[in-house]
This record gives sequence, C-alpha cells and structure tokens, in this order.
Amino acid sequence: MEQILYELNEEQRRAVQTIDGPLLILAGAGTGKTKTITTRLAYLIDLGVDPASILTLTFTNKAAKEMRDRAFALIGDHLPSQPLLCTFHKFGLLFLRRYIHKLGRDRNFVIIDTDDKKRIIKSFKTDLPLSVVATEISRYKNSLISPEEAVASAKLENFKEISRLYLEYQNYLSENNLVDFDDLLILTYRILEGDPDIALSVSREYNFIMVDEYQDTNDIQNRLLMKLCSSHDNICVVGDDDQSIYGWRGANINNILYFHEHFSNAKIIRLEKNYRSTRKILEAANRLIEHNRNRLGKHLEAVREEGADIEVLASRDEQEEAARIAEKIGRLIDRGEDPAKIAVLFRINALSRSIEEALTKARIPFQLVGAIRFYERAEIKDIISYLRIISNPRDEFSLKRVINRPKRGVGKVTYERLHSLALHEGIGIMELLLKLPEEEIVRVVGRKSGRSLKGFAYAIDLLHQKSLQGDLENFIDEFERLIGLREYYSHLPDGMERVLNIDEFYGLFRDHMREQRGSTLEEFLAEISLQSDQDQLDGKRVSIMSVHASKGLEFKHLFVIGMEEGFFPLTGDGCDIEEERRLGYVAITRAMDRLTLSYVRKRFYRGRRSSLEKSRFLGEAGLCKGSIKIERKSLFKKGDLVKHKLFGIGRVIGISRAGKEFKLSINFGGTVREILASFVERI
DNA sequence: TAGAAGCAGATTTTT
DNA sequence: TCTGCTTCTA
Repeated sequence: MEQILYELNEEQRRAVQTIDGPLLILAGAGTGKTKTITTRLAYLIDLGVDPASILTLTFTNKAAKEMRDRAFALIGDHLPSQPLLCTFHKFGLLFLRRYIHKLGRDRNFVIIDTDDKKRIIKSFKTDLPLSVVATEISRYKNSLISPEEAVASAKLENFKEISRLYLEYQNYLSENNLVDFDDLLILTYRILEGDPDIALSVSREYNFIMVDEYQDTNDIQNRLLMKLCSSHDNICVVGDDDQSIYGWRGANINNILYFHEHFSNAKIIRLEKNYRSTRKILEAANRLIEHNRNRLGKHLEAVREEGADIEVLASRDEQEEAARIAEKIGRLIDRGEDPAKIAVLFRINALSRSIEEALTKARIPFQLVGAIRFYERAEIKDIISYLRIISNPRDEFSLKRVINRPKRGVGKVTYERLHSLALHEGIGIMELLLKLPEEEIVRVVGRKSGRSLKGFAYAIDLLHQKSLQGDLENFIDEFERLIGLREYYSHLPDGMERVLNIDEFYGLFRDHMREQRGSTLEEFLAEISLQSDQDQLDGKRVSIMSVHASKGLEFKHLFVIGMEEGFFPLTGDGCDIEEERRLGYVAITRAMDRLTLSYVRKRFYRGRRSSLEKSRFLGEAGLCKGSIKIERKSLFKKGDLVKHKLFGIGRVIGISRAGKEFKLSINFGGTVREILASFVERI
C-alpha cells in the first residue's frame, strides 16, 4: 500500500486518506481522477473495511468496469467479499428487485427505454411533441409530483394535457408492470423515504459511499445519496463543475456547487495538476472557462511542457474544412502516428458527414462513435420485444411491435379486432390466440392472418415453456428456427448490415448464457436494458464523435470542427451559454499534444447555406483577436407579446440580466414566470 | 394490408 | 438536405 500511495501526488494522497465524513474531490480534467478514486477503494479495503460495505456509483457501465479492473489490479481479486461498483440505475434495479413489493408491485417488472416511453405516450394520442411530453413527465417524476397532483395543479391547456398523459402513462406502466429509467431511482427513493427501517438497514449496509462524475447527478440521485449515508455521512464524491454538460437532461450543477450545504462539515480537496495536456492547451482551456460565473473556481496547472501552438483553421466551407483535416490526419498516419490517438470532435452529429466523406475519400479508416446505438436499432429492438413476450406473454406493448414482423397480415384493423375481442373475454391477446381454435381466429381476422397468428402463438408458447426449463444456451437457435427474424431481415434492403447486427446480438445472448449458467431470460433482459455501448472503441481507427461522447477520453491529436457561432456554441432555443462553454472546455481538455480548432465562413446545413461568424470561444480562449460582440441590449422590451413552446402566448412585464443573457418576467394569462429570453420568440 | 407519395422537423443523450 | 411519419391509393 505504501508503494501505491507513493505514486500519488500530495492532494491525491490526501483525498485517498480522508475517509471519514463528507468529502468533495474537485478533480479537473486530466488530474488523475480515476486513479484517485480506485486507489481510495483499495486503501479502504487495505485498512480492513469489509469490501461489501463499500458502494461506488458511476454513470456508465464502462466507468464501473474500468474502476473495478483498476482497483483489482491494485489489491487483487481474492477478497473475503465484493465491493459493489455499479451505475446508479443498476443499484436501483438491485434494490427494487428486493423491495418493490413494498409499493404493492411485482418483482418481475421489465425496464423500458426512452424509445418505448415515447411509443407508449404516442399511443395515447396527443398533438404535443413527444419529446416535450416525455421530458415534462420526467420532470414531474423527478420532482416527486404524482400524476394526481400534476392533474390537480395544471392550469394551462398544455399542462392539463401533459398531466393527463402523465397519469395515463403511469397507469399503463403499473398495469403492464413496466418501470422506466426514472422509476429505477424514484421508486427506490420512495421506498427509502416511506420506510425508515429499510432506509436505516440499507444505509448501514454501505458504510462507505463513493460517487463518480458527481457534477452530473440530478436531484433524485442527490436525495438518494443523502438517504444512503444518513447513518454515517461517509460520502466521497468526485467531480468537476466545469465539466457539467448534462444540464439539459436534468443534471443539477448545484449539487456540486452546494455540496457543502447538503452535507455539513464537508471537506473539499482540489486536484489541479493536469498530467494530460501541454501547457498551451491547458492555458487556452483555463482562459475559456474563466468566462463562466457559476463555478467553484479552480485553475489547472500544467505538469507537462509548453508544447506546440494551438492551430486555428479557417476554411471557406465544410468541404474545404473536411478535406484539409483529412489531409492533416493522412500526413500524421504516414508519419507513423497511431490512428487510435487521433480524433475529430463536433458539437452536433449532423456535422460528421463532411468529415466522414473526406476520410473515406482519403482512405483513412475511422469509426463514428455513438451514432446509432446498438440496442436502439430496429432489428435489435424486435428481438428484444420477442424475448419480452416470451418472458411475459402479457406484455402487449412488445407484442404490438412484433406481431406483424415477419409479416403475418396483421395491420391496424386486425390488431384492433384482436384487442377488443381479448378485452371482451377479459384475457390477454396472447392467451386469446392460444386458447381460441384456429377456425375461430380465422373467422375474426381472415384465413391468411388467422393461420399465421395461430402459428405465431404456438411458437411463442413453445419458447415460453422452453425458457422456463433452465439451460438457455441453445435457446436462441430454437428462437431463430421458430420465428425466423434473421431470415426475414436478410431479404430486406440493408439486409446485410441488419443480419450482422442480429448475429452479434445472438452471440451476446449465447455468451451471457454460457458465462452465467442458469441465468434466466428475465435477468438477461434487465441486464441489456441497462447496458450502453460506449465500449465500442476498437483502438485501431481514427475516432469521430460528438463532444458529449468524448467525455472521459483523451487523444494525442485532436481536431474540433464547426467552431462557429450558432454551432459551437449553439445559440437557439433553450441553450445555456455557460453549459456550451463547459462543453468547449471539455473538448479542448481532451487534447494531449496537438489541438486544431476549425471554423468555416459558410456552412450548408438543413438545406440552407449560411454565412457564419467564428465562435466567440476562440476569442475567449485567447486564440484570435476579434471576439464577436455579445448583445448588450435585450431584443425584448416591456409590453412585448411573446410565445413559448409550452406556456403559449404571454406579455413581457420585466427584464433582468442573467449572466450574458436576459431573463424575462412574462405574464401568461395571470401566471408570471421567469424565463430566459432565448426560450421565447416575439410575435 | 402494403407500398408510394407528400410533409414537417431537425441539438447534445451516461441509464 | 435528409429522415421518419402520416395519408393516400391499388
């Protein structure tokens, strides 16, 4: 242990050895955050703390895995018990499997993803945009407002509608025994809140709690943490307020800014020695982030040498930009540079196209990270839906998705007929199809559809029986034989790629069943719904990805494209300039040796070619002189009529500053709300 | 029911 | 410009 501690710098060592009471480790980019947290875990175990009483929460499976590996590398994996290292959501899942009966629900629930959530909402018929409804429902849920309370308090038309949808949605979830991502945390919190005995025993179970990427926690996660450490206060959080980039998803930067108020007597340790980037790169990042007001404040200090100048690349348009960057990358590779150490970043995915084309043309192998996610592909979701029906034949949400895939002649009308007949009989559709003799079904839905539906029901039933028999290693082969999804997709356009995906998924299934003997279908489904696929970096090719996707990574040679006002920073509806700046900071601090920031004068986007100003961030980072003018005067004045996406039309009754933006007091039919000027438009 | 045509909308996305 | 969804027609 002495040896391990010796490798740390003074602050890191202090962070590792401070074990009692609340501790905030403010760890800037590239300051050895993971090293510190994993060493701390090892240190606790070395002190004789029972490993099973240490809980480490992360945001991604990837981070959890990396930490586990690194901690075990320090202490070996032959321990008397295992520390729990997992994501917040996984923790919620484990907890709910144990305690959800306290809320009168069955432990056999299924987890749905965001896409499923939207589909469910959509089935309730609404004219409001689905994504808005989905986020608003999340907001209600995370504020612990029940559907009934929401319905009772909604005044505006749109909110009446949203609260109605919220109510229907929650009912749907409990009727079908579904749980969404929010529920994994919220239901956990509700149980802890409602039952002090459970809260106490769980809190005593985990005597030491560590949290990674604390700046990205939302309110519920923070409240959950308070509950978990209520009996001991041994909570250590690691994060960087300057890297908080998920505010738009409900992450609350105030959790980290006011940590010392939520957890009294908190100690703060700052890690400010950056081992990653050259001094020039780091100084640019520091200059940029200093333009933010809402921060705890820290100044990264370079350990490395001064390094090369940051290059600012100005091009005519995106074609020229992409060609020049491809050429530079080509030269690096020719000189023997490892392509895996090169990356191109952008603020919005739509900008990846020109780069993809230019790299393809230059014959440079690359990989687009996180574009369409594996588990969200249609063919994969189809298999998952099948597995869900097999596991739980009453899951009509999944049934609806696949009843006509492969084609069985079941359209809207047929499905409705089946649905109302099942309703009439008081049973589920699957049950109906199984019980009713074929002639009956044929009479209701016609000859062709009837026959194939009967075959479908038999197949599902057979697979259901088989899934209960234990050993599932050959299950997926039987599945394909009976359902023929792979076969079906192979004849469709894009068949090749889809078949490859299906094969990969089947492979994952077999691996899972082989590695975890006796695992059930239900366990497999829960596992994959909490899986993301950020581990896809293959370590051989040039990476191109969004700035968000790059968090936590580092590259020797880094290119950031689209450094223009309106693209980076994004400036439209609902944009938060400080968060944009933090994104800029995250982007810059990914670079180790060489950084190129690129902008264009004209860009083709959404079918229009527009002239652009270079990004204000270039000026703020001290990389060029003429920084663009920031608007001094508000575009609005008292008395203006404005329109808001949700609140509708209102009148401006007051204007105040909020950083570099303006905050408006707007009267919407009697209710006054404070809203940032960028959220409304004048009418 | 299934394919064709017409039309709006379009950030970032750990689980 | 491109995509994904609704509406129209055979």
